Amino acid sequence: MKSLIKDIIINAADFAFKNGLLPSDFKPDMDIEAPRHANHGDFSTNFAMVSASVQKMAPRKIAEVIVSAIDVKKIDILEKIEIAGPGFINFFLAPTAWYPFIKMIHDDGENFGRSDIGSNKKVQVEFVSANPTGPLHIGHGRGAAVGDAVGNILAFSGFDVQKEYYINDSGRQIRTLGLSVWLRLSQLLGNQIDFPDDCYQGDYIIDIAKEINSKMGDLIAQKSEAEAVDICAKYAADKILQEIKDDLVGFGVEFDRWFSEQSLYDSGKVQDAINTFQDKGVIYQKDGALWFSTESFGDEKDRVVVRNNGLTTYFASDIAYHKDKFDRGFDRVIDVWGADHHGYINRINAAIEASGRKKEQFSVILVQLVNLLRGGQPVAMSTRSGEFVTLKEIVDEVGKDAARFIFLSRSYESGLDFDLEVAKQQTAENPVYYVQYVHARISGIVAKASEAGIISDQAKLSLAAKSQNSLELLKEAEELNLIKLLASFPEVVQKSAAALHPHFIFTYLTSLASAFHGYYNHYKVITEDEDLTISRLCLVSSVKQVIKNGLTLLGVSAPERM
RNA sequence: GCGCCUGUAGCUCAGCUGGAUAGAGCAACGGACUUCUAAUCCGUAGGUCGCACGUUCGAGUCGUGCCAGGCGCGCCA
Repeated sequence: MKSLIKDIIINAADFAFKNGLLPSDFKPDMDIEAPRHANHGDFSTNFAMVSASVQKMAPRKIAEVIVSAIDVKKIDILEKIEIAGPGFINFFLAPTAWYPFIKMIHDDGENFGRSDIGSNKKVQVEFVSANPTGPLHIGHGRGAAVGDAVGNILAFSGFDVQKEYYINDSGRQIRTLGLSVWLRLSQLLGNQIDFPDDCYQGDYIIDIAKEINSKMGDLIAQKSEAEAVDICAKYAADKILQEIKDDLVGFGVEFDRWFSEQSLYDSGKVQDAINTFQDKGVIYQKDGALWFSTESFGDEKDRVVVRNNGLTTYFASDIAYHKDKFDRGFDRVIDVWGADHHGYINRINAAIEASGRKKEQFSVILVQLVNLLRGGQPVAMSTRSGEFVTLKEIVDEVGKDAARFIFLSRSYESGLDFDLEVAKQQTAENPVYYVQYVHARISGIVAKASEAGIISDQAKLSLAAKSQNSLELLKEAEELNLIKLLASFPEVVQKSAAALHPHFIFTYLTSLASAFHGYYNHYKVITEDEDLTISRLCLVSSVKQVIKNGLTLLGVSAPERM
């Protein structure tokens, strides 16, 4: 639609130039947008203002010339054109311009909104990637919802998307996990122990120790401490990782690949990356350690990759991991991190540039922290003491759909208050029901129409939409407004993909839901007039489809009944 | 001290690459169910967009400097 408007403007400008009404045939980089206020038309352009300096004419004068060069009567999608404000040219479209979208939605179905702006480029979205040392909490939940939705939106926009989880199954935290479990096991067997502060404090460690004791207590007893700790570490990490996987499935998140940090060491890729960077001269030796000169790539200071005790830092495997991502053929790599990790962006950027990739190929989505509340009061959360509400508990209490929708309701650049009581409420305060209710309501209407024999099934409805015979009966302002909103969905998806902002979809869905609920309360879909009934059924079933498409991108279900 | 994020209605937040009269929900007040689901709708009220300069036809949006809050600045992960 916008490109049609643009063609009209360009043609008018050409015409005006050829007839000597404009001194220059220069075409500025104009905007064509849907104005905020309906009385500013369906589309508006700033052509006249941005041309003013080149044309050396007043903006309103230019606008007059352009408008005079457009024959509204000859263009059937146009109703009228107005000049307003400092020189905006406002286009008012005829209702007939909008009806084809109903047909398009019925034709495209679940693919309405899909685009190919991604040109099938390979994109990897890595998210959650929590250490397998404890259960997922609410912060991981927000990251999971964001990463999953971003992946869905990019895939819907024509990118070839892979969702990946990076398992930190190597290094100190895993040894600490093993030690924590082993100490608890030892405690179970009646030994006096000193449980260190830097060990994992949660009760789940004791549960795992109990499980190991009953399953293989005898075996462990025969091992040396070092071996026993190793066994505990392996057992606990496997067990916790499995629970993480289960919890994510329960949250509706499925990964295409689970990537092990340890595998980078086993395959020699960490050492390869270090060697490569040494050859390039970006890794050097100092004070018995190996340093990566990240400062020359814009970081605050250089960073250690191999400590003077010979052990690599986590940064060494991160370098290898990100190098490997691109070696696997991804054009673009997106990491979803908690905001508390923002200090690492520069050094990963350095690693990416040193690997010969462009900075633009890598983006980090920083997800701000979540405050968990219950009835307005903060819920005490401390990983250190092991006292925290897990993601599973939240999903069990409020449901997957409510949790995901709330996580995606705000920009991830803002902190989020997540109130368990609000998330459980089935009121307008809880936006998920507000939107899902649209889908359920329309399902009810279509079912009733079907029972009444007005329209027997979805297929016939699609047929009616395609014929467009009676769609012109949809002439109420609310109906045209709904169609315009539906027509804008593809653009919303594309903007969401370009900005990597899933909450655009949320905002869109709530405004579409609001428009529908208002319409529903004013007009009956099923009336005595069969033609009108059929055209309204076409309209509301389009709304239903778009609501479902949007919810699907966010990983939220669209129920037939509530 | 340095870096990142945030600051918009009483509260929680939208505001897309700079556009016209800054929006929504909640809370408050007044209305609408013998009706396709009231998990809904309609109406009223609510603002120096943290502050100050600057960029330009035009700034909530961009730049600089302050102020306030959150987070981060390890040969930890």
